[in-house]
Amino acid sequence: MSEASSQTRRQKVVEKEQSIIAATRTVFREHGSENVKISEIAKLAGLAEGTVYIYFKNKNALLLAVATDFYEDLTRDAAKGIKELAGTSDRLRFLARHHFERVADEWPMIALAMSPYQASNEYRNTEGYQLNRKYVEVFDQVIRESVNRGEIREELPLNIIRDIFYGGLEYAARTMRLRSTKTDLDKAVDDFMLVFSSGIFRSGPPKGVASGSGDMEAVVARLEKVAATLEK
Amino acid sequence: MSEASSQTRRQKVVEKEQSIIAATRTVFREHGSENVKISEIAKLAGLAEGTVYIYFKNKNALLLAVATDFYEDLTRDAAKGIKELAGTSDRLRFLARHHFERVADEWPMIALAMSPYQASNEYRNTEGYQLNRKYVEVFDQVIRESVNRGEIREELPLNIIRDIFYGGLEYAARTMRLRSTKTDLDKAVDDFMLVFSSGIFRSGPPKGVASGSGDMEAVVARLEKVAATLEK
Amino acid sequence: MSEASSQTRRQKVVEKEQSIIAATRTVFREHGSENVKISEIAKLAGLAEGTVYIYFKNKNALLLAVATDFYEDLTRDAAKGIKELAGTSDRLRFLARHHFERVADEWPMIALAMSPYQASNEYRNTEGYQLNRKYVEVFDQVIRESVNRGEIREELPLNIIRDIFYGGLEYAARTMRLRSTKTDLDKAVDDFMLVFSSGIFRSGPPKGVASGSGDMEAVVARLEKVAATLEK
Amino acid sequence: MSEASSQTRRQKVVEKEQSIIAATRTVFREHGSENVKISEIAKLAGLAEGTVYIYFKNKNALLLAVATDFYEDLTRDAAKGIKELAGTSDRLRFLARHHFERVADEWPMIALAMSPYQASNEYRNTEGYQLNRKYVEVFDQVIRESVNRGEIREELPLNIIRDIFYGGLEYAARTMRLRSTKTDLDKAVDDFMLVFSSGIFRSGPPKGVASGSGDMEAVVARLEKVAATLEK
DNA sequence: CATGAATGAGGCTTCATTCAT
DNA sequence: GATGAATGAAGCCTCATTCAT
Repeated sequence: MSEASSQTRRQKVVEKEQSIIAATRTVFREHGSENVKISEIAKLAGLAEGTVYIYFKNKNALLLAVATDFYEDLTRDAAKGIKELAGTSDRLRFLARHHFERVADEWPMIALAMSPYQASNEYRNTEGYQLNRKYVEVFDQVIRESVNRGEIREELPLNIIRDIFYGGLEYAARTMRLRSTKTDLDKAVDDFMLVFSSGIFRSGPPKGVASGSGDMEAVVARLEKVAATLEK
Repeated sequence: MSEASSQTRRQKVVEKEQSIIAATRTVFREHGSENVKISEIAKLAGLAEGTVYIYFKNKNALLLAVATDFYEDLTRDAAKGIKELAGTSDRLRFLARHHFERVADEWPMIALAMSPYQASNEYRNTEGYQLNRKYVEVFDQVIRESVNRGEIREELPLNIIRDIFYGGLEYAARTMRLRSTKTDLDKAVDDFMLVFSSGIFRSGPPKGVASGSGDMEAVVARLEKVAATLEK
Repeated sequence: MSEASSQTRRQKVVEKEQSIIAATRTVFREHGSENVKISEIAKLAGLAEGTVYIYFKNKNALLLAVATDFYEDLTRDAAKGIKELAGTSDRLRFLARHHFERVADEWPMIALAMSPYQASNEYRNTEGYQLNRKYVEVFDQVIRESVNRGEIREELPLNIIRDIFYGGLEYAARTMRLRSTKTDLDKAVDDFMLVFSSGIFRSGPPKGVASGSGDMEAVVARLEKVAATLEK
Repeated sequence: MSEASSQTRRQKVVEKEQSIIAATRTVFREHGSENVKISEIAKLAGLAEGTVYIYFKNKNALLLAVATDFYEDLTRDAAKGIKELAGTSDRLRFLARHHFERVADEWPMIALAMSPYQASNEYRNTEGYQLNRKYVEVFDQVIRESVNRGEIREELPLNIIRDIFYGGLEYAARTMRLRSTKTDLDKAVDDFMLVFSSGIFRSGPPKGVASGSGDMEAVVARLEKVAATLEK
């Protein structure tokens, strides 16, 4: 077998794997995670059931491949986007939009594909966990850098920041999915970032010391008030 | 048949339903959402399999009942807790802790129990959706009130606030579950509230140049807009 | 549940297990070991396929139960027969006839039922091996006793004696099975015992000193031959 | 096409057939008779799966070819060995050793390869049966000759003698296979021949009551001596 | 001839649901 | 009402066999 033909063969295998993975994603999207049967996937990929097993050892392996594939894309694009941006705000906004978009369609699939791994007590050793780790690492780096620059309050645990970011995004994506009226994606991301960045309160949580004067925050608050008055 | 005996009968039925629901929850917790079999539930409830079908039309109906039951509890307790507290901060903190606690154990169950309903395009008409609406309504009220009091920035859509709150909490709960070391629940809630209340940035998101504070640019932009408006 | 009804239930279970085991044996006999499918067994037992799995965990468990059942019968009857007989000759003849009869029909089944166990390198730890051990132990005891009484040459390893006994019987049974003409069972056992007891040679293997002994009949036969020769 | 090239072609075909047969044997030995897949055989033979079907009509045909090949070897070697030996004892010992050796490794394969044929009611017409006939014919000849020479008691049916010989050997081989401690092959054959030749009893089967007057054995010994003398 | 990807029949097994007792 | 044995549809997976290249 010539090297060229081997190349071609390898390519064909990869292509077919990809087509099965693609079919699996489609089944998830269109049939709901309950009805992800090999028979359905095969039908959509235009193959016999047995053929799926040539390319994937069993159903779990296929689902894991789907998740891996998805995550790798996600992680690559996230990392690339970050590199091209400098400021923390822009970076986070990019990550939010990126995640929002991708996740809107495919998260349920990922959730199911990885559910057997989450069940395990040893989840942290599973491939599913590792994939997720690598993905969020991009976010974590952005945050760490920003903390080092003194932009982010260092008393906030990274875990919490991350959970709010991704948990919030997932829910927001779900909410958007449920609304028949197509909300503007950019608007949604703007709003999300607004809350994520500055919290919900006008200026620090109420019901506490009314935070100092002389500090920047107070100035901003005052200006904002003026602005608000003027706007009326 | 006397009314009293009918009462008693009704009570007995409710009791049995409750015992089946309780058994179902236990199975979820102990066997993981993959392995929730009627046989297992019946065994735990001390009943024959067939008996389950006397009280619930089918498995889906049972799961929905479990979810309903869970949500009603959740909603009642949330509403009650709110009533006993006055300040927004305290109320949100209470809701956060309450959700965190409950969700940590039982969310996987709820997710599965409602998954057939989420699949539907008509999700918003489903009972699952309605249950969720009622629950988050408690949160929504707290926020609306606070907005009215001028504590919360009114430009923030309630949806986003809510998604970040619950999405963030769910992820935080999941993170905690995955860690073998039992993190302190109160500490976690504190941290969560810190971010949720005041955002991640020291004072407004930075913008490229680590401009000390506030979202200076945003403020400027807004002021310019106001100026423009005034010019007209 | 009353004790009596529990008794009855237990009985019913045992009965059904037995009927499935019986059906399995029949399938073996009539369809050949290639076609022992659960579907076939269920059909013969008048049950749905799923029902088989109520009584046996899986196909292997069923086959093992069949083998166990068979062996236990075999062993019990063998032991019982031995107890009622005194002389070694009679005992061995009984064991031979007993084995011959039983094995003629069912050995192929047993062989298959236990084949997964024989494959293992750890065969000696398997249940299949243990069943066989217990069975041949009856034979072994007869031989040991006889050796102690000085009837059997003690230089012969028990292993070899046993292998020749059971191996020979199995082959003889197979031979008989293959012949359409129904050979007389007693005659076959007689012949078998003759060879087993006294070996094939008239008196010790030829090509050496015509050692030791030999059996009476053979000697008489030879003497007659000699007489005949002399008469010429 | 020249005759020579046709010859060559034929040779090539035979070679390839042989390589497939050899691969099949190896698979049997190494994977156990349960897991003999065409894919495995092809891999071992360095061929594609489809190629196997060029040389053999189907799996059964291949297995039969394997059995045939094996039997032909076995028979040829047996016949050759016999020709080079004169005495019955030596000949039988040779056959025993020969069979023992070969069978130890490969019998499971043969058993499986021929099992579809044994199932048949028409087994005696099958190729499997014929192969076996030819093989044991070598043994049968040795016995018949010996009977004619008066060494073997003519009242013993050849069938029984043969069944005990081969059945005993097969079991003995199996026993040896199961023991982790590698028993000495020659010792095993010696022991086997001892029992096979002279039976298990010291001198004729005992008969419950030690019948005779004086000592039966002594009488026999005396008569035998007379017989021996007369024979000379 | 050789290939090996594709096929699909058919086996095993699970489990929600039913129904005679 | 309660039972739980029985059902059978349906899913996963294997592997002998075929066929276009």
